[in-house]
Amino acid sequence: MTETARPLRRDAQRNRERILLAAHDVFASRGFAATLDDVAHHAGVGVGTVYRRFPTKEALIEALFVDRLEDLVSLAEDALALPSGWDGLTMMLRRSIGMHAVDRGLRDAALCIGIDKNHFAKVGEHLLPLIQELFDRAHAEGSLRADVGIHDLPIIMATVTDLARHTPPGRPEIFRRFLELIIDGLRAGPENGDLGPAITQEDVEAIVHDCVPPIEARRRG
Amino acid sequence: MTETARPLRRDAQRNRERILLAAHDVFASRGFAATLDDVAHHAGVGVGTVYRRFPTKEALIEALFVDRLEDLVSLAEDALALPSGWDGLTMMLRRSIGMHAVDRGLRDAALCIGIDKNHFAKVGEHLLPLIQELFDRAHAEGSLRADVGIHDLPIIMATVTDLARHTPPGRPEIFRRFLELIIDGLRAGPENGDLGPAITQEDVEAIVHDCVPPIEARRRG
DNA sequence: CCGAAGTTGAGGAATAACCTCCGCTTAGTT
DNA sequence: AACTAAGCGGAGGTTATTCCTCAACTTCGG
Repeated sequence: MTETARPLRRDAQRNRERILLAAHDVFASRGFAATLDDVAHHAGVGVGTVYRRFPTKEALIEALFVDRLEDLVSLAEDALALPSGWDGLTMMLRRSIGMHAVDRGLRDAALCIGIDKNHFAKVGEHLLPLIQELFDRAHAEGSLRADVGIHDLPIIMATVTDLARHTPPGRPEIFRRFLELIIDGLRAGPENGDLGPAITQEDVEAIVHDCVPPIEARRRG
Repeated sequence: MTETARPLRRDAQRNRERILLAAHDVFASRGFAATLDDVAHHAGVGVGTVYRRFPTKEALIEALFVDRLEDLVSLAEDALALPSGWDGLTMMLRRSIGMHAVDRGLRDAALCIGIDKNHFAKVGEHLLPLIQELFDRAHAEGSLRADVGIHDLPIIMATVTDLARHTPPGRPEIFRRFLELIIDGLRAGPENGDLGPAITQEDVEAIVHDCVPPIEARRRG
């Protein structure tokens, strides 16, 4: 049953790389909503070529993002290396949101971690414990308010990056400002209001599912 | 040049009311993105009837919302009646966002105030000074951090109501929780971070413009 | 009972995304 | 050089979605 993947012809290989390069750009600006037609155009290649190389959008997305999500793991590791839990957590927030604002595809992929079992489960296994640890350390320190938890993170990410999307390009100050406001809201303080019941995993799934374009195109029916 | 608006036939008048009722529901759930076909369907009326009565979506939106936006003016007045500026401002935030979460059309209309000179300019003239006063009072008190201003309001509103939109119906706790987090971030405090440069009117216009479906349908061209 | 006012909903036109197909080109082997 | 399998291009079929019109029909009200 093992597919003997025979090597691509050299021109095909070159085109494959062109496609991946173009896909990087197109997905960066349009996220998972990008179309393969669009990718083809940017790659200076026919649509058919793209479909031949990546039979579905899923395949292309996996080829593009599975590795790049590891960057988030490194980021979390860097954040855990900081002596202060608060600094670690806020650095993670600022940097990851910065990355996602620049690459909307990466954002969509990151939001799928922990939601989509098919594509990004592996990264999730690495990443989620690190993030949990970031929260735990900040909680233990007393710097992070006790009534927020890891499930708040995707909500914050989704919301701020959505603002970033609507923000004129070249004005990152705006969503950064908004993020700083939220970060100040995350800080433990005597006057903090009541946040009400915590976010559940189901909430996160419902919201993220609704915020991220579907990876697989709706089949005709 | 005065149009002698002759009275509608009785059945037409009844249909007009049905349409407005249906439009209320449809716009509440879909916002300005609702289609007149949709409204017609919900009203149990042919599409043609809707187009006869309201030649454009604009006309229908105006008929629906111009009055209802006055509710926001009342709300702001109530908020100004509170002794504490902080309580007034946060009440305004909580209540208006609550209203907008329930009626997405109202949200879209409210966001257009101060952006769209054609449709809602009059309400803006009433509302904006009241809101400015809310901010001024809270600033004077020292309860609201000095580095946020009235231009932050539409950003907060747009963002939180957008979350509300993605939130499963019947779980208002989620966006409320998020709003409370932001409110705690708005409170003046010694540890507050640096928000960076303030939001400008142009920023607001660009963002809101991008967050709200266009009132006028794109003409074919 | 008639004419003006009103209604209807199928359907034309624009837009947009997905993907296939088949005639043509090219790499690379003999 | 010739041949062939691999690869390429992109027009166009298909499915949606939205906007809005129009010609045939119905109803109101004098």
